[in-house]
Amino acid sequence: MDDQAGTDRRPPSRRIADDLRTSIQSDELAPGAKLPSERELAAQYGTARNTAREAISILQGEGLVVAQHGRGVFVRPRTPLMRLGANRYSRRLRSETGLSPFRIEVTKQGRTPKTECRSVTRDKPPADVADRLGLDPNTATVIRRENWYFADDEPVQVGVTYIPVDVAGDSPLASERTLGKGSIYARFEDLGYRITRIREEISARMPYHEEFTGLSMPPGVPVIEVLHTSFDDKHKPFEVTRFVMRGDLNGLDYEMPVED
Amino acid sequence: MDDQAGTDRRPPSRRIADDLRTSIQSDELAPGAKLPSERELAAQYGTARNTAREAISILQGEGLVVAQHGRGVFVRPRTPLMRLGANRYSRRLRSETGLSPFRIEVTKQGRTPKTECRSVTRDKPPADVADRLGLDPNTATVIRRENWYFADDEPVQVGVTYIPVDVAGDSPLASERTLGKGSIYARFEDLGYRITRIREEISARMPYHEEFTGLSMPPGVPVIEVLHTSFDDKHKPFEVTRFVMRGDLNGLDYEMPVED
DNA sequence: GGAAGCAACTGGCTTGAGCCAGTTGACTGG
DNA sequence: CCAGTCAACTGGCTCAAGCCAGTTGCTTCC
Repeated sequence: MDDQAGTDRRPPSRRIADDLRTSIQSDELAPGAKLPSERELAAQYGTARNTAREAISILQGEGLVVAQHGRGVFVRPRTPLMRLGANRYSRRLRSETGLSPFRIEVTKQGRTPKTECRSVTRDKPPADVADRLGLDPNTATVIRRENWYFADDEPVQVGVTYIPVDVAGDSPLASERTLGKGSIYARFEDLGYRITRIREEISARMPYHEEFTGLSMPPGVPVIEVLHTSFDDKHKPFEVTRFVMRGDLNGLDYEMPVED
Repeated sequence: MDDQAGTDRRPPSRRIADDLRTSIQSDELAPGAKLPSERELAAQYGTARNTAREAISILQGEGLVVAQHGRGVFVRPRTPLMRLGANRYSRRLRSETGLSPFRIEVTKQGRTPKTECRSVTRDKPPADVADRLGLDPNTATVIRRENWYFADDEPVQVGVTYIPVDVAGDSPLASERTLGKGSIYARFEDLGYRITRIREEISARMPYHEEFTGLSMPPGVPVIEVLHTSFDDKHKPFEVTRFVMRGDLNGLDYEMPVED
């Protein structure tokens, strides 16, 4: 029925990958479905097992399938994305629900949210962070707070917050791991910094090796990196956070006015 | 000097990959530098060529290196990102410069911008688009405009715009490939739709196979997908555009007020 | 001087073999 | 009934060999 191999200029591994991709995209192989085993594919196409394996690794790189040692290769199920927006910083939302938008989003999906502050240290700021805070990257010191976000004990994002020492002073922000009711932005308000504008710089890339293991990421899944800056009512930047989120679980959702 | 292979529980391919990754991250192998050839690596580590090859393919999947047939494997040079923000839609910017933010960004990088409208058709809207426009996905018809954006003749992003037929009417938007001065948003204003708010839903993923070839993407590079909705002064959505951008060349940059 | 040819390099892809390590379910013995 | 065992499956990883196809620079010949 199909082209004979002689007519086909694609290498066999590509051909197998293309066939499987087509099956996946036509829902013939639905999300969660099990692919034929490497040995089956090899026999089916009359190739060596390594060639079938290569085909699967192509699809893995495209994020279409995940392999499970001893079990098989499966079409990657598409989980709904968590949609985080600027309302993350809304005071009203914070006080009304008492919950952070992250917790709301996770519970909405029927999963259990958890956040954990891993460390609070004093450090030199990275160059890009120093720039956003208007600090000298060589001499300045900042408070560095590392936060991890989980859904059902699975890590889904990390946020590292940098606060100039003269902003944090000796408030809880400078040393306490737990910040109490209303979380971090309530503590900033205690200090007189009320968030009125934000800037978010977004990029996408493959995870660094540490992120790959730390966020236990499936292969073929990128991360979204958000460099967030908070401004107070005098347009002074008082905090920068770098979020790194699993791209298969998170998305962003902004609604905003268009300046004339 | 290093651990002997006996002490090391990592498979050889991982070990090679880890070593190379370390060299890259320490700038010992700077961006653009050439890695040792597969055959060299194999000899150096006393493994088969396939094993060295596997190591390189790991780094390729992480987006750290790119292979060039016949030339070698190179550390991927990190090009500066184009930063697109909400000012894309600013009227003032549009009229002052007469240039789209895309053109400004590209020329700022010393490259030559080009945009091209590939097609203007009438179609059924995709489900998510229909939802954003408040249309019935089964019965509605929309104008579909497909735009490609280039820098130095290299494609860097695609935008597919969907316009309800009753918005476009028989204006140029419904049929003309070239829209004249001030581009698409000027034409919407001609029809009485003035953009006052936007919503942007952002996600990151590996490119589909067509995107991979169409955008001539390097391996190990994700795309950023932006589903953009424009609202007029009556809060009616009058246009949705799905942007797909190369993640290694593009980023987003939003600054916005925080709603109370 | 210039073009053609060629050798020596590069990665791309495949073969078929082998061993290791998780997973699963059926079969066994208490 | 339960627990343990074990065989048969899965993918993970490697080897050694081979051929193909781009790239580069040198050499040769006109």
